[in-house]
Amino acid sequence: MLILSQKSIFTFLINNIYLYQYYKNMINKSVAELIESEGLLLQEIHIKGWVRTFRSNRFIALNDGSTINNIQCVIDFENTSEETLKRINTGAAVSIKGTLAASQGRGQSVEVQVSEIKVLGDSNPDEYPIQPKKHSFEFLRENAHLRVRTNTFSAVMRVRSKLSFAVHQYFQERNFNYVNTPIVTGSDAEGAGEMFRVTNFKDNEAPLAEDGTVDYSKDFFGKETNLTVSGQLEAETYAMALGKAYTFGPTFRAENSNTTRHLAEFWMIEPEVAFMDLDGNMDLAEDFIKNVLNSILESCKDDLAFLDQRLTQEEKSKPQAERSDMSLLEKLRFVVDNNFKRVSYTEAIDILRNSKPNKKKKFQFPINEWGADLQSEHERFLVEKHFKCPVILFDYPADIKAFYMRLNDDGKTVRAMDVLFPGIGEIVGGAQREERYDVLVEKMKAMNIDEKELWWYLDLRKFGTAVHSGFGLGFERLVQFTTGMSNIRDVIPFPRTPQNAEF
RNA sequence: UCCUUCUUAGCUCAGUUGGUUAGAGCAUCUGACUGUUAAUCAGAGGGUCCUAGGUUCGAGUCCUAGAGAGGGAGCCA
Repeated sequence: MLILSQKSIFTFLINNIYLYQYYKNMINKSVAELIESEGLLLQEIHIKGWVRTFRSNRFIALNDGSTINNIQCVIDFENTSEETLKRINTGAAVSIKGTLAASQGRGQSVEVQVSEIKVLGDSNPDEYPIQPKKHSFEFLRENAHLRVRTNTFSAVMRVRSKLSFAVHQYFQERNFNYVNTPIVTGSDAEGAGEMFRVTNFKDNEAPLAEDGTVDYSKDFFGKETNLTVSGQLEAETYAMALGKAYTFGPTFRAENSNTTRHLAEFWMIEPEVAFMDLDGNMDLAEDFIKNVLNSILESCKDDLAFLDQRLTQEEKSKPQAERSDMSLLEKLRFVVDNNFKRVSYTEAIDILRNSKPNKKKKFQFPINEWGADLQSEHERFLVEKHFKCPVILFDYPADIKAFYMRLNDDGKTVRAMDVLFPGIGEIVGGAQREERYDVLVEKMKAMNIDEKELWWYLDLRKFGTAVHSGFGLGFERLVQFTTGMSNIRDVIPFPRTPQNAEF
């Protein structure tokens, strides 16, 4: 009995030493690493991923999310059970052991000769919505939890991730401080848009004040609170101590806007720099955009190549007149390699007033007088027809811009700037901030902004005020431009728009 | 919020002046084939034509209302 068990323990140990050696030598790598590594040819490997397609009962296109590319896994179907073969369906999670080999087929250089396949998670083909075929983006939006399994969305989301990193890297390398400004905010004075109310009152149980309005002094925070529409004002307080600061966080707008460029919840990047004027601000915005795009051109080559092809295909279905004359990659390189055109509002109005569409009354809103806000048709004309490159407009009329923008000596324009991009319009909005206490107070009075609400903002002008500037950049619009996606709902994992908060 | 277009099979879409039993490709299932590249070939199943009214002998098609979605505009990032 004792001898037997000793013997079995011995064989057990021996077997497991072999197994251990086997697995120790087996190479565990991602699909991205395998495709790149010719040196691993003929080595034993172990990979896990999801089946994209299964052809001829023999070829699995396997994807693990590490790259847009699939790795082909070749099955010896004559020696694989019927039951296993039937479970290799699109979307199934599988674990594969085998040998990396040079491919006999044309579509790929390496492939895996499968020695063992296990289906880890089945995917019923009758019910799985993602098929190996073209789906409309509308359909995929309704399946936002699964759409990232498609080539287009996985590419977009990998680019989004890399862009996010590039944003931090840009600022961190230049010694900006990352500031986390509040998401629940007590000031509604900024006027950047409609806000979402934050309250802890239960339905129909909000206490009323004597005048019949809701008494928010009894609410959780003791005052009316909302979700932030911008971290700028708070970021300014940090710039005025740390010198260079930036925010990168979620912002919320309760506007009922249904467009391809607006979300109710989106991510905004807002740098704010002390002792920097508007020229410095324009330099920063341009350098920042070029820099992050450049790093994406380096780090996301495969994904961009795919997105470039995708866009070219999509453009083919459009009428000739609406097609872009540059591919996605050409557009990105163009932005990186060329200077943005800087034009004052006044110059822009002159160009527009004398433009062909204005004279032929093609504009829906004709340009007549100085002082009118530019409509998107005008911005598009300047960027896409006249200059044919990114444009920075600056020195806008004071009346159409926010209270905190610095008044110029002419008394009628402010040191504001917008960066306009082809296709998506305004990607950056910024300004040199009004640093003079008296001028700021007067502006707030004129624009009906409660000084008491923003006492802390005014304090910055009372104690050690200085010239400072900053801008806001909609992260999703940057992702849109970088990936060539036309709808902003397709560049954020779970879009929040009017009438839609699924997932 | 306004303008506009759309809603037909699981998906993408055809469907004639209003006229028999509403079609195709892909997907699924069955079979054949097996070095394929969104494999191929043969066959089968699959429909509340968005909803509710109305006109008509007869409505997927015309009218009214509603719902949902796309695109454009406004607001903006």
